[in-house]
Amino acid sequence: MVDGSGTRSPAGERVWRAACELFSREGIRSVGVAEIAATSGVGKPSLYRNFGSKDDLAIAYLRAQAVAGLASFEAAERACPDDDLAQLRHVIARVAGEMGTPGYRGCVVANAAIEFPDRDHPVRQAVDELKAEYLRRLTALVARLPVDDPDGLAYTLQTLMEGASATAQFHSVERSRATLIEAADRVIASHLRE
Amino acid sequence: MVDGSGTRSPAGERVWRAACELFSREGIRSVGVAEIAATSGVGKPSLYRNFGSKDDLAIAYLRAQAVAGLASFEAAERACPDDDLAQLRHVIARVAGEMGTPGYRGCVVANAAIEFPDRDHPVRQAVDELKAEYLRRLTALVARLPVDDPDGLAYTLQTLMEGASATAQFHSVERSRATLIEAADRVIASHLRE
DNA sequence: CGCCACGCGTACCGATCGGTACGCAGGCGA
DNA sequence: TCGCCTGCGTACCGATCGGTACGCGTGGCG
Repeated sequence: MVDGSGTRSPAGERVWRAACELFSREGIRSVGVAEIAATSGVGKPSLYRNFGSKDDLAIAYLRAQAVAGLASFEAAERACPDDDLAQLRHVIARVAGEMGTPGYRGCVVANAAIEFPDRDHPVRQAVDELKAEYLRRLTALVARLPVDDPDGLAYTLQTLMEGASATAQFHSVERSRATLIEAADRVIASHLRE
Repeated sequence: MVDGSGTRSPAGERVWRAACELFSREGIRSVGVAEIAATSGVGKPSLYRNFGSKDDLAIAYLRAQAVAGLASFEAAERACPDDDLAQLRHVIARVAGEMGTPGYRGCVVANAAIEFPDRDHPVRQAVDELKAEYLRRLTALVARLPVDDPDGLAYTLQTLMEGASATAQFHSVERSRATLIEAADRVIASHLRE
């Protein structure tokens, strides 16, 4: 799921694949480099040769997941080029749809913010960066709608997405998904001027 | 901030205080038992004598935080006994207000769900339990309002609270707080039948 | 005064963490 | 055929993890 963009050695590629799998399933702090190496079937030094450290590997993983998320904006524009509202719904639906994947653990980027509370930690800084970028893109899309407070609406929608991602983990995935869709509709409707 | 309810030895009390402080500030997994013991000024065995394990201590901490959160329902009923809508706003305002505390790290219970991805882990099971209880209480309050879908509204409000708690960590606390209040108002308004 | 039981801290345990020194195996040019 | 360079895994490092064996100090009671 998602490439890592850089050209890598065969061993590095196996490490990347295993790391994405494990990070998605169990989070970042819960998996050790030994586990990644064992799962990928390569030695630890191959991991450290291709990625400088576990932190760097984690950051690369988060970046890859984030660009995959941002890709939904382009997909939305491709799907309905002349309907901004439909594009927004498309982006929201993508988040809602992801919640159905087995073993869903919420947004991995947001989770990383919890796993690394220290704001000076490089992983945490990457998280803040990526989240800001997503909000920026979402705001840009919302700003094309006939609303009076695009920043407020975009922030509210991101809040709903984060909240739904969270509640899906300890409540019902189905209810979280339905709630995200419906609440987003209500909020959008209450912002749209007619 | 919150008692631990059980009677404890003096050393145990110091452990409890230090653990609450550290868990709130840095999360659960990030702090070791040695750090808790050192901060509280007691030896590790005192920690294990008063609480059976780090997991048990963490669960006790989460329970204490959760009952503190549930207390806002009673406080709301005391503050405005005959106005259910005002009570609901009171509960929401409490969550919004907590976001202003320095070093705010979101809902510690929700964070624990991220820190312990394994659903069989005792800490994680406590989290699911506590979150379910909160939703139950919230739903009971919402059900007293003239709305057609109290379960849906309660779930939406919890989603907003979780989302605001999350965004406050990597975006702006002020915006998250304002968004929670305003979005909750919009959603409540759209559910109320007149 | 002497005894005992209890609460406590020092010092340690094995396991696991992220990270690395080093040596082996294989392909290529000479 | 030889030498070299590259890419890889084995085995190890110190640090830290959660948890515990054990002995010291003290206060109550005979």
